[in-house]
Amino acid sequence: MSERTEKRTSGRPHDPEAAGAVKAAAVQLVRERGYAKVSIAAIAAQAGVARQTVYNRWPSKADLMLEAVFEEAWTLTAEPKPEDGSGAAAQLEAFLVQVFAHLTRNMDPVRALIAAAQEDAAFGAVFRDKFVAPRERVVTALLERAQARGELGAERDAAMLSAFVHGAFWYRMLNGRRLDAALARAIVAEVFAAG
Amino acid sequence: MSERTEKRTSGRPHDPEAAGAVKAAAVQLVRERGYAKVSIAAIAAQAGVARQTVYNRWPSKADLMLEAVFEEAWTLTAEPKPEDGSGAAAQLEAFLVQVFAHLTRNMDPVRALIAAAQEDAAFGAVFRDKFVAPRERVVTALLERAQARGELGAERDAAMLSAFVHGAFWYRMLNGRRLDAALARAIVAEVFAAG
DNA sequence: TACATTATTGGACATGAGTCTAAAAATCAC
DNA sequence: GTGATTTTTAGACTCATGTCCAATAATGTA
Repeated sequence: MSERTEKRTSGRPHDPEAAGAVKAAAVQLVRERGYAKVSIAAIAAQAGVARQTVYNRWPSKADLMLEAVFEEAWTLTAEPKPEDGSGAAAQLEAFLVQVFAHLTRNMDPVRALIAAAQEDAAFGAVFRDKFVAPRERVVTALLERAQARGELGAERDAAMLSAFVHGAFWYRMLNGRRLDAALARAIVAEVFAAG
Repeated sequence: MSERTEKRTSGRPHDPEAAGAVKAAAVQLVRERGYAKVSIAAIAAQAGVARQTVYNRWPSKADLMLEAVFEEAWTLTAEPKPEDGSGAAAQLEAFLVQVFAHLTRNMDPVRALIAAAQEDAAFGAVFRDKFVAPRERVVTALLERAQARGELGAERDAAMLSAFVHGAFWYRMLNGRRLDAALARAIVAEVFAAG
């Protein structure tokens, strides 16, 4: 949206191309070799930049990868519109299918970032803020709309059900199972089983 | 159960105290400092053993910790008995309360091992075999008994619901939230909401 | 132009996981 | 006892993350 709002008093400015080059190198290398086999040194070399320059901008490999691989690509364009005519179950299934497709394409870095969030509390907070919470809110909001329209019992706990939904595919993914359309269907079926 | 069944032809035998000393040292140090701050070198030193001796028995720090922290302590004594007179909902809640208590006491190493399972496929397979699958089966079996007794709709997908249950607390745990009795109650309430 | 400020660079540094090797030690078979 | 076998030990080694530092480069201001 807005340009930098920080006051630049003086001093050498950031190399305007460095951040983009580093992110591009990170994306390319992670696709080629997988998260674990990409070192910061290799990314810096590929980007034509000193290793320290990477650390100037990102506190850790995980922070860099989160921004490089996800913030650009996975905008929440898949977010279901409240009034698109279809039922909540169909909306949820469509949303999950899109999420699964994206997760499947980026399975290796996603799993690595969830791992990093366990091992590094500072990154964990960033990860939840930028990645987990927004996606959880989409599903919670969808379920609350479903309750408002009577498609889901008003006595159900939408937040808990949202945790069921996310938990179900996290659990599957973190245990090395596939995320496919059949899983999306099964999740939706159980969430709405009670009507 | 049985003693070593391997044929010992000749050669120096394993130090009979080494494995126990290493596991004890691992448990003690992980409780004192947390998983991330315990090095294999420190464990070996504490156990009075060479570092290589640790690697002779366990392929990685994660494998050692899994065995040291969990295999002894967390036997499935909490497994609900099929015929204890109480309903399936109460059984599930009681089981979850026990599981949560144990996870809470070992939150740091559990999260670290789940992380390690993402980063190391070989350990991931071991972790699922020894840790994840047995606990998943307990809940699935409980839900299937509930269906057989008519306490849960026969059309429900017990395996999917079991993934909901485990996924819900994995998701909570991996996002740094507490696992408490209220969560156990909420999970059970939603699983059985449809009757 | 000179100065203060900040970024970049290249390298050293600390630490930890995991591998490898060579020598010493403990066992069995002969 | 001698030899084959296997474990233990100590230490070197590779590679990674992340920190630290000093020299240099690029900017705004006086």
